[in-house]
Amino acid sequence: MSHILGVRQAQKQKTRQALMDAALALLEEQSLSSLGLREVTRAVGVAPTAFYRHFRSTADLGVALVEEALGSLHPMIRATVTSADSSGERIERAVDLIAGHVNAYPAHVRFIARERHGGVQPVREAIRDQLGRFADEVKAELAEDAEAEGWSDDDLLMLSHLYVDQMLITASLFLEALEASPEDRERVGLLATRQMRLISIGRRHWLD
Amino acid sequence: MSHILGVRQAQKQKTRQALMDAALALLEEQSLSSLGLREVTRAVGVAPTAFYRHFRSTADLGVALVEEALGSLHPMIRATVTSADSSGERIERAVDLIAGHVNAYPAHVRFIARERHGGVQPVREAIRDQLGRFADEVKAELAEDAEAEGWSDDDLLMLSHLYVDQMLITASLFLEALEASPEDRERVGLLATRQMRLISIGRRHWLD
DNA sequence: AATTCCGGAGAACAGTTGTTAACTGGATGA
DNA sequence: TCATCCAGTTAACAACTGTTCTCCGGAATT
Repeated sequence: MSHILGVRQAQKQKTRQALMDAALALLEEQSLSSLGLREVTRAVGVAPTAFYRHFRSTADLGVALVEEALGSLHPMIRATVTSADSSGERIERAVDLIAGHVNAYPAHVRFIARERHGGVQPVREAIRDQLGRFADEVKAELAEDAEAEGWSDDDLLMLSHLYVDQMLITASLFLEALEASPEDRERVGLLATRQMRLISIGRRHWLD
Repeated sequence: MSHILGVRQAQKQKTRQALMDAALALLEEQSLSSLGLREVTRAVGVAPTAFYRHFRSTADLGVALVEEALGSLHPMIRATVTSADSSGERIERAVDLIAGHVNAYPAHVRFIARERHGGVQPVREAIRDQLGRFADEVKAELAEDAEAEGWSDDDLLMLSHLYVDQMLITASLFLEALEASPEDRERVGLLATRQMRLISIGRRHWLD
Protein backbone atom coordinates (compact mmCIF):
# COMPACT_ATOMS: atom_id res chain seq x y z
CA MET A 1 0.00 0.00 0.00
CA SER A 2 2.40 2.66 1.19
CA HIS A 3 5.13 3.60 -1.21
CA ILE A 4 8.47 4.69 0.13
CA LEU A 5 8.28 8.38 -0.68
CA GLY A 6 11.19 10.64 -1.37
CA VAL A 7 11.90 13.53 0.97
CA ARG A 8 10.23 15.83 -1.46
CA GLN A 9 6.91 14.02 -1.81
CA ALA A 10 6.81 13.41 1.92
CA GLN A 11 7.13 17.12 2.64
CA LYS A 12 4.44 17.89 0.09
CA GLN A 13 2.00 15.44 1.64
CA LYS A 14 2.83 16.88 5.05
CA THR A 15 1.87 20.43 4.15
CA ARG A 16 -1.12 19.16 2.22
CA GLN A 17 -2.32 17.39 5.34
CA ALA A 18 -1.56 20.50 7.38
CA LEU A 19 -3.77 22.54 5.04
CA MET A 20 -6.60 20.04 5.42
CA ASP A 21 -6.25 19.93 9.19
CA ALA A 22 -6.22 23.70 9.46
CA ALA A 23 -9.24 23.98 7.20
CA LEU A 24 -11.14 21.43 9.25
CA ALA A 25 -10.39 23.38 12.41
CA LEU A 26 -11.49 26.67 10.83
CA LEU A 27 -14.69 25.03 9.59
CA GLU A 28 -15.93 24.44 13.10
CA GLU A 29 -17.13 28.02 13.21
CA GLN A 30 -18.09 28.67 9.59
CA SER A 31 -19.16 27.03 6.36
CA LEU A 32 -16.93 25.98 3.53
CA SER A 33 -18.34 28.62 1.20
CA SER A 34 -16.90 31.35 3.43
CA LEU A 35 -13.55 29.68 3.99
CA GLY A 36 -10.79 31.76 2.44
CA LEU A 37 -7.64 30.29 0.99
CA ARG A 38 -5.49 32.91 2.72
CA GLU A 39 -7.17 32.10 5.99
CA VAL A 40 -6.06 28.48 5.66
CA THR A 41 -2.49 29.21 4.63
CA ARG A 42 -2.15 31.75 7.42
CA ALA A 43 -3.20 29.13 9.97
CA VAL A 44 -0.63 26.69 8.61
CA GLY A 45 2.11 29.27 8.31
CA VAL A 46 2.83 29.08 4.59
CA ALA A 47 2.49 31.62 1.81
CA PRO A 48 -0.96 32.01 0.23
CA THR A 49 0.34 30.93 -3.15
CA ALA A 50 1.53 27.62 -1.75
CA PHE A 51 -2.13 26.64 -1.57
CA TYR A 52 -2.28 26.27 -5.34
CA ARG A 53 0.40 23.58 -5.27
CA HIS A 54 -2.17 21.32 -3.59
CA PHE A 55 -5.69 22.48 -4.41
CA ARG A 56 -7.31 24.38 -7.22
CA SER A 57 -9.69 26.10 -4.79
CA THR A 58 -11.23 25.73 -1.36
CA ALA A 59 -14.03 23.74 -2.97
CA ASP A 60 -11.40 21.31 -4.15
CA LEU A 61 -10.04 21.10 -0.62
CA GLY A 62 -13.57 20.37 0.55
CA VAL A 63 -13.90 17.40 -1.80
CA ALA A 64 -10.62 16.02 -0.42
CA LEU A 65 -11.98 16.43 3.10
CA VAL A 66 -15.07 14.43 2.19
CA GLU A 67 -12.85 11.57 1.08
CA GLU A 68 -10.83 11.79 4.28
CA ALA A 69 -13.92 11.94 6.49
CA LEU A 70 -15.98 9.19 4.88
CA GLY A 71 -13.62 7.12 2.76
CA SER A 72 -12.20 5.06 5.58
CA LEU A 73 -15.58 4.45 7.16
CA HIS A 74 -16.88 1.82 4.76
CA PRO A 75 -15.29 -1.26 6.36
CA MET A 76 -16.46 -0.14 9.81
CA ILE A 77 -20.04 0.20 8.68
CA ARG A 78 -19.99 -3.16 6.96
CA ALA A 79 -18.56 -4.83 10.05
CA THR A 80 -21.12 -3.22 12.31
CA VAL A 81 -24.14 -4.05 10.21
CA THR A 82 -23.02 -7.62 9.51
CA SER A 83 -22.94 -9.36 12.89
CA ALA A 84 -25.40 -12.25 12.89
CA ASP A 85 -26.48 -12.06 16.52
CA SER A 86 -29.62 -10.46 17.93
CA SER A 87 -31.08 -7.36 16.29
CA GLY A 88 -31.09 -5.49 19.58
CA GLU A 89 -27.39 -6.02 20.10
CA ARG A 90 -26.65 -4.90 16.57
CA ILE A 91 -28.45 -1.62 17.20
CA GLU A 92 -26.54 -1.01 20.41
CA ARG A 93 -23.31 -1.75 18.62
CA ALA A 94 -24.17 0.71 15.86
CA VAL A 95 -25.04 3.48 18.31
CA ASP A 96 -21.83 2.86 20.22
CA LEU A 97 -19.87 2.99 17.00
CA ILE A 98 -21.41 6.31 16.11
CA ALA A 99 -20.82 7.75 19.58
CA GLY A 100 -17.21 6.62 19.50
CA HIS A 101 -16.62 8.03 16.06
CA VAL A 102 -18.09 11.40 16.99
CA ASN A 103 -15.83 11.50 20.04
CA ALA A 104 -12.77 10.58 18.01
CA TYR A 105 -13.39 12.78 14.94
CA PRO A 106 -15.84 15.52 15.86
CA ALA A 107 -14.53 17.95 13.25
CA HIS A 108 -15.01 15.43 10.47
CA VAL A 109 -18.57 14.69 11.53
CA ARG A 110 -19.38 18.37 11.82
CA PHE A 111 -17.96 19.00 8.38
CA ILE A 112 -20.09 16.30 6.77
CA ALA A 113 -23.28 17.35 8.53
CA ARG A 114 -22.63 20.99 7.63
CA GLU A 115 -21.69 20.56 4.00
CA ARG A 116 -24.14 17.82 3.10
CA HIS A 117 -26.63 20.54 2.25
CA GLY A 118 -24.05 23.32 2.15
CA GLY A 119 -23.37 25.99 -0.40
CA VAL A 120 -20.66 24.26 -2.43
CA GLN A 121 -22.02 21.98 -5.13
CA PRO A 122 -19.02 19.69 -5.79
CA VAL A 123 -18.77 18.97 -2.07
CA ARG A 124 -22.47 18.21 -1.80
CA GLU A 125 -22.11 15.77 -4.67
CA ALA A 126 -19.09 14.09 -3.13
CA ILE A 127 -20.98 13.58 0.12
CA ARG A 128 -24.04 12.33 -1.70
CA ASP A 129 -21.94 9.78 -3.54
CA GLN A 130 -20.31 8.50 -0.38
CA LEU A 131 -23.62 8.23 1.45
CA GLY A 132 -25.06 6.45 -1.56
CA ARG A 133 -22.23 3.94 -1.31
CA PHE A 134 -23.02 3.47 2.36
CA ALA A 135 -26.63 2.77 1.52
CA ASP A 136 -25.60 0.24 -1.11
CA GLU A 137 -23.34 -1.54 1.35
CA VAL A 138 -25.94 -1.60 4.07
CA LYS A 139 -28.38 -2.97 1.54
CA ALA A 140 -25.96 -5.73 0.61
CA GLU A 141 -25.65 -6.69 4.27
CA LEU A 142 -29.39 -6.58 4.86
CA ALA A 143 -29.97 -8.74 1.81
CA GLU A 144 -27.97 -11.57 3.37
CA ASP A 145 -30.12 -11.51 6.47
CA ALA A 146 -32.85 -14.11 6.85
CA GLU A 147 -35.39 -11.35 7.44
CA ALA A 148 -34.87 -10.08 3.92
CA GLU A 149 -36.88 -12.97 2.55
CA GLY A 150 -39.43 -11.69 0.07
CA TRP A 151 -38.09 -8.12 0.05
CA SER A 152 -37.74 -6.32 -3.27
CA ASP A 153 -34.47 -4.61 -4.11
CA ASP A 154 -36.27 -1.30 -4.07
CA ASP A 155 -37.58 -1.82 -0.56
CA LEU A 156 -34.19 -2.93 0.69
CA LEU A 157 -32.63 0.26 -0.64
CA MET A 158 -35.44 2.29 0.86
CA LEU A 159 -34.68 0.78 4.26
CA SER A 160 -30.94 1.23 3.84
CA HIS A 161 -31.35 4.94 3.17
CA LEU A 162 -33.53 5.17 6.23
CA TYR A 163 -30.77 3.58 8.31
CA VAL A 164 -28.04 5.75 6.81
CA ASP A 165 -30.01 8.95 7.35
CA GLN A 166 -30.74 7.86 10.88
CA MET A 167 -27.03 7.32 11.49
CA LEU A 168 -26.30 10.86 10.37
CA ILE A 169 -29.03 12.31 12.54
CA THR A 170 -27.67 10.40 15.50
CA ALA A 171 -24.13 11.53 14.80
CA SER A 172 -25.31 15.12 14.63
CA LEU A 173 -27.12 14.78 17.95
CA PHE A 174 -24.02 13.31 19.61
CA LEU A 175 -22.07 16.21 18.20
CA GLU A 176 -24.39 18.77 19.75
CA ALA A 177 -24.13 16.92 23.05
CA LEU A 178 -20.33 16.69 22.95
CA GLU A 179 -19.83 19.41 25.53
CA ALA A 180 -22.98 18.63 27.46
CA SER A 181 -23.22 16.55 30.61
CA PRO A 182 -22.65 12.77 30.44
CA GLU A 183 -26.31 12.26 31.32
CA ASP A 184 -27.38 14.28 28.29
CA ARG A 185 -25.11 12.25 26.06
CA GLU A 186 -26.52 9.07 27.51
CA ARG A 187 -30.01 10.39 26.78
CA VAL A 188 -29.06 10.96 23.15
CA GLY A 189 -27.83 7.38 22.93
CA LEU A 190 -31.06 6.03 24.37
CA LEU A 191 -33.16 8.16 22.03
CA ALA A 192 -31.20 6.97 19.01
CA THR A 193 -31.42 3.37 20.15
CA ARG A 194 -35.20 3.53 20.49
CA GLN A 195 -35.60 5.18 17.10
CA MET A 196 -33.48 2.51 15.43
CA ARG A 197 -35.43 -0.14 17.30
CA LEU A 198 -38.73 1.26 16.06
CA ILE A 199 -37.47 1.19 12.51
CA SER A 200 -36.33 -2.39 12.96
CA ILE A 201 -39.77 -3.32 14.26
CA GLY A 202 -41.28 -1.73 11.19
CA ARG A 203 -38.91 -3.79 9.11
CA ARG A 204 -39.96 -7.01 10.81
CA HIS A 205 -43.64 -6.42 10.01
CA TRP A 206 -43.14 -4.82 6.59
CA LEU A 207 -44.45 -7.79 4.64
CA ASP A 208 -47.59 -8.32 6.76
CA MET B 1 -54.02 41.62 13.58
CA SER B 2 -52.81 44.04 10.94
CA HIS B 3 -52.33 47.60 12.08
CA ILE B 4 -52.89 50.39 9.63
CA LEU B 5 -49.32 51.48 9.05
CA GLY B 6 -48.19 54.95 8.22
CA VAL B 7 -46.43 55.59 4.92
CA ARG B 8 -43.13 55.56 6.75
CA GLN B 9 -43.45 52.17 8.45
CA ALA B 10 -44.88 50.66 5.28
CA GLN B 11 -41.83 51.72 3.29
CA LYS B 12 -39.52 50.39 5.97
CA GLN B 13 -41.20 46.99 5.96
CA LYS B 14 -41.05 46.99 2.20
CA THR B 15 -37.27 47.43 2.01
CA ARG B 16 -36.84 45.02 4.90
CA GLN B 17 -38.73 42.40 2.96
CA ALA B 18 -36.72 43.24 -0.15
CA LEU B 19 -33.53 42.63 1.81
CA MET B 20 -34.81 39.27 3.02
CA ASP B 21 -35.95 38.25 -0.46
CA ALA B 22 -32.64 39.23 -2.02
CA ALA B 23 -30.72 37.37 0.68
CA LEU B 24 -32.81 34.25 0.15
CA ALA B 25 -32.09 34.37 -3.57
CA LEU B 26 -28.37 34.82 -3.00
CA LEU B 27 -28.35 31.93 -0.54
CA GLU B 28 -29.26 29.45 -3.23
CA GLU B 29 -25.63 29.32 -4.25
CA GLN B 30 -23.81 29.87 -0.96
CA SER B 31 -24.12 29.59 2.78
CA LEU B 32 -25.21 32.28 5.18
CA SER B 33 -21.76 32.52 6.73
CA SER B 34 -20.40 33.81 3.43
CA LEU B 35 -23.26 36.17 2.68
CA GLY B 36 -22.04 39.76 2.70
CA LEU B 37 -24.15 42.69 3.74
CA ARG B 38 -23.03 44.75 0.77
CA GLU B 39 -23.93 41.89 -1.51
CA VAL B 40 -27.49 41.99 -0.24
CA THR B 41 -27.91 45.75 -0.40
CA ARG B 42 -26.43 45.80 -3.90
CA ALA B 43 -29.02 43.26 -5.05
CA VAL B 44 -31.83 45.37 -3.61
CA GLY B 45 -30.46 48.67 -4.87
CA VAL B 46 -30.00 50.51 -1.59
CA ALA B 47 -26.94 51.88 0.14
CA PRO B 48 -24.93 49.44 2.28
CA THR B 49 -25.57 51.51 5.37
CA ALA B 50 -29.31 51.11 4.96
CA PHE B 51 -28.85 47.50 6.00
CA TYR B 52 -28.22 48.55 9.59
CA ARG B 53 -31.63 50.17 9.83
CA HIS B 54 -33.13 46.68 9.68
CA PHE B 55 -30.60 44.13 10.87
CA ARG B 56 -27.61 44.16 13.18
CA SER B 57 -25.80 41.67 10.94
CA THR B 58 -26.36 39.00 8.31
CA ALA B 59 -26.71 36.48 11.14
CA ASP B 60 -29.59 38.60 12.41
CA LEU B 61 -31.13 38.53 8.95
CA GLY B 62 -30.78 34.76 9.00
CA VAL B 63 -32.75 34.46 12.21
CA ALA B 64 -35.51 36.54 10.65
CA LEU B 65 -35.50 34.23 7.64
CA VAL B 66 -35.94 31.21 9.90
CA GLU B 67 -39.05 32.79 11.35
CA GLU B 68 -40.37 33.57 7.89
CA ALA B 69 -39.64 30.09 6.57
CA LEU B 70 -40.97 28.04 9.47
CA GLY B 71 -43.17 30.32 11.54
CA SER B 72 -46.22 30.07 9.35
CA LEU B 73 -45.92 26.32 8.95
CA HIS B 74 -47.24 25.25 12.33
CA PRO B 75 -50.96 25.30 11.56
CA MET B 76 -50.37 23.36 8.34
CA ILE B 77 -48.49 20.61 10.11
CA ARG B 78 -51.12 20.36 12.81
CA ALA B 79 -53.89 20.10 10.24
CA THR B 80 -52.04 17.47 8.26
CA VAL B 81 -51.19 15.24 11.18
CA THR B 82 -54.64 15.52 12.77
CA SER B 83 -57.08 13.98 10.29
CA ALA B 84 -58.73 10.95 11.87
CA ASP B 85 -59.04 8.78 8.74
CA SER B 86 -56.79 5.92 7.67
CA SER B 87 -53.09 6.03 8.48
CA GLY B 88 -52.15 5.40 4.86
CA GLU B 89 -54.11 8.39 3.66
CA ARG B 90 -52.52 10.56 6.31
CA ILE B 91 -49.08 9.65 5.05
CA GLU B 92 -50.01 10.43 1.48
CA ARG B 93 -51.42 13.75 2.57
CA ALA B 94 -48.22 14.59 4.43
CA VAL B 95 -46.02 13.73 1.47
CA ASP B 96 -48.21 15.79 -0.82
CA LEU B 97 -48.04 18.71 1.59
CA ILE B 98 -44.27 18.54 1.61
CA ALA B 99 -44.04 18.26 -2.17
CA GLY B 100 -46.36 21.23 -2.58
CA HIS B 101 -44.47 23.33 -0.09
CA VAL B 102 -41.14 22.61 -1.74
CA ASN B 103 -42.63 23.61 -5.08
CA ALA B 104 -44.08 26.81 -3.67
CA TYR B 105 -41.14 27.91 -1.50
CA PRO B 106 -38.00 26.14 -2.69
CA ALA B 107 -35.65 28.88 -1.48
CA HIS B 108 -37.08 28.71 2.03
CA VAL B 109 -36.68 24.95 2.18
CA ARG B 110 -33.14 25.12 0.86
CA PHE B 111 -32.27 27.76 3.41
CA ILE B 112 -33.52 25.66 6.32
CA ALA B 113 -31.83 22.47 5.14
CA ARG B 114 -28.59 24.35 4.56
CA GLU B 115 -28.44 26.34 7.75
CA ARG B 116 -29.79 23.70 10.12
CA HIS B 117 -26.23 22.50 10.58
CA GLY B 118 -24.66 25.62 9.07
CA GLY B 119 -21.89 27.83 10.31
CA VAL B 120 -23.95 30.49 12.10
CA GLN B 121 -24.84 29.56 15.64
CA PRO B 122 -27.84 31.85 16.29
CA VAL B 123 -29.48 30.60 13.11
CA ARG B 124 -28.86 26.97 14.03
CA GLU B 125 -30.50 27.61 17.37
CA ALA B 126 -33.49 29.34 15.82
CA ILE B 127 -34.05 26.39 13.51
CA ARG B 128 -33.60 23.91 16.33
CA ASP B 129 -36.21 25.75 18.36
CA GLN B 130 -38.72 25.77 15.53
CA LEU B 131 -38.21 22.08 14.77
CA GLY B 132 -38.56 21.36 18.46
CA ARG B 133 -41.90 23.12 18.42
CA PHE B 134 -42.92 21.02 15.43
CA ALA B 135 -42.02 17.87 17.31
CA ASP B 136 -44.03 19.01 20.33
CA GLU B 137 -47.05 19.70 18.17
CA VAL B 138 -46.82 16.41 16.34
CA LYS B 139 -46.51 14.71 19.69
CA ALA B 140 -49.70 16.44 20.91
CA GLU B 141 -51.55 15.20 17.84
CA LEU B 142 -50.23 11.67 18.18
CA ALA B 143 -51.22 11.61 21.83
CA GLU B 144 -54.86 12.08 20.89
CA ASP B 145 -54.78 9.12 18.59
CA ALA B 146 -56.20 5.81 19.82
CA GLU B 147 -52.94 4.09 18.95
CA ALA B 148 -51.13 6.13 21.58
CA GLU B 149 -52.66 3.99 24.31
CA GLY B 150 -49.96 2.91 26.73
CA TRP B 151 -47.23 5.09 25.19
CA SER B 152 -44.95 7.05 27.49
CA ASP B 153 -44.40 10.74 26.88
CA ASP B 154 -40.78 10.01 26.14
CA ASP B 155 -41.61 7.49 23.45
CA LEU B 156 -44.17 9.79 21.88
CA LEU B 157 -41.55 12.54 21.61
CA MET B 158 -39.06 10.04 20.21
CA LEU B 159 -41.51 9.14 17.48
CA SER B 160 -42.36 12.78 16.80
CA HIS B 161 -38.73 13.65 16.23
CA LEU B 162 -38.47 10.70 13.90
CA TYR B 163 -41.40 12.03 11.89
CA VAL B 164 -40.11 15.60 11.82
CA ASP B 165 -36.63 14.54 10.73
CA GLN B 166 -38.20 12.35 8.09
CA MET B 167 -40.20 15.34 6.81
CA LEU B 168 -37.01 17.35 6.43
CA ILE B 169 -35.22 14.54 4.64
CA THR B 170 -38.16 14.23 2.28
CA ALA B 171 -38.28 17.97 1.66
CA SER B 172 -34.58 17.95 0.86
CA LEU B 173 -35.01 15.09 -1.59
CA PHE B 174 -37.88 16.89 -3.32
CA LEU B 175 -35.65 19.95 -3.53
CA GLU B 176 -32.88 18.02 -5.25
CA ALA B 177 -35.45 16.61 -7.67
CA LEU B 178 -37.01 20.01 -8.41
CA GLU B 179 -35.39 20.31 -11.82
CA ALA B 180 -35.40 16.60 -12.54
CA SER B 181 -37.96 14.74 -14.61
CA PRO B 182 -41.51 14.26 -13.31
CA GLU B 183 -40.83 10.53 -13.04
CA ASP B 184 -37.90 11.16 -10.72
CA ARG B 185 -40.00 13.41 -8.55
CA GLU B 186 -42.69 10.76 -8.43
CA ARG B 187 -40.04 8.25 -7.38
CA VAL B 188 -39.01 10.51 -4.50
CA GLY B 189 -42.61 10.71 -3.39
CA LEU B 190 -42.99 6.94 -3.45
CA LEU B 191 -39.74 6.45 -1.54
CA ALA B 192 -40.79 8.90 1.13
CA THR B 193 -44.22 7.32 1.38
CA ARG B 194 -42.79 3.87 1.94
CA GLN B 195 -40.32 5.12 4.55
CA MET B 196 -43.10 6.86 6.46
CA ARG B 197 -45.20 3.73 6.16
CA LEU B 198 -42.43 1.58 7.59
CA ILE B 199 -42.10 3.93 10.53
CA SER B 200 -45.85 3.81 11.07
CA ILE B 201 -45.73 0.01 11.04
CA GLY B 202 -43.01 0.15 13.66
CA ARG B 203 -45.22 2.43 15.67
CA ARG B 204 -48.15 0.00 15.48
CA HIS B 205 -46.06 -2.86 16.90
CA TRP B 206 -44.01 -0.80 19.34
CA LEU B 207 -45.72 -2.12 22.44
CA ASP B 208 -45.58 -5.81 21.47
C1' DA C 1 -47.21 75.90 10.47
C1' DA C 2 -43.15 74.64 12.98
C1' DT C 3 -40.50 71.00 14.88
C1' DT C 4 -38.94 66.46 15.56
C1' DC C 5 -38.05 62.04 13.80
C1' DC C 6 -35.77 58.61 11.02
C1' DG C 7 -34.96 55.62 6.72
C1' DG C 8 -31.73 56.07 3.51
C1' DA C 9 -27.47 58.24 0.95
C1' DG C 10 -22.68 59.46 0.56
C1' DA C 11 -17.91 59.33 1.45
C1' DA C 12 -14.17 57.55 3.58
C1' DC C 13 -11.56 54.09 6.68
C1' DA C 14 -8.38 50.19 7.21
C1' DG C 15 -8.35 45.25 6.12
C1' DT C 16 -9.24 41.63 3.57
C1' DT C 17 -9.70 38.71 -0.54
C1' DG C 18 -8.16 35.59 -4.99
C1' DT C 19 -4.81 35.50 -8.58
C1' DT C 20 -0.71 36.72 -11.46
C1' DA C 21 4.17 36.64 -12.26
C1' DA C 22 8.87 35.97 -11.46
C1' DC C 23 11.97 34.15 -8.01
C1' DT C 24 14.83 30.82 -4.81
C1' DG C 25 17.00 26.75 -3.08
C1' DG C 26 17.15 22.16 -1.99
C1' DA C 27 15.86 17.42 -3.60
C1' DT C 28 16.02 14.52 -7.75
C1' DG C 29 17.77 11.83 -11.71
C1' DA C 30 21.28 11.46 -15.53
C1' DT D 1 28.84 16.29 -10.61
C1' DC D 2 25.69 18.87 -13.10
C1' DA D 3 21.32 20.07 -15.11
C1' DT D 4 16.45 19.66 -14.10
C1' DC D 5 12.55 19.83 -11.35
C1' DC D 6 9.20 21.82 -8.24
C1' DA D 7 7.29 23.10 -3.37
C1' DG D 8 7.26 27.24 -1.41
C1' DT D 9 8.32 32.59 -1.37
C1' DT D 10 7.90 37.46 -2.40
C1' DA D 11 5.62 41.34 -4.32
C1' DA D 12 2.05 43.49 -6.40
C1' DC D 13 -2.81 43.99 -8.48
C1' DA D 14 -7.60 45.43 -8.40
C1' DA D 15 -11.61 44.31 -6.08
C1' DC D 16 -14.00 43.63 -2.23
C1' DT D 17 -15.43 43.65 2.79
C1' DG D 18 -17.84 45.70 7.50
C1' DT D 19 -18.26 49.89 9.95
C1' DT D 20 -18.15 54.89 11.25
C1' DC D 21 -19.72 59.58 10.74
C1' DT D 22 -22.18 63.18 8.58
C1' DC D 23 -25.83 64.60 6.00
C1' DC D 24 -30.53 64.93 3.52
C1' DG D 25 -35.53 65.15 2.76
C1' DG D 26 -39.93 63.73 3.55
C1' DA D 27 -43.16 61.74 7.03
C1' DA D 28 -44.94 62.22 11.72
C1' DT D 29 -46.00 64.83 15.65
C1' DT D 30 -47.21 68.91 18.12
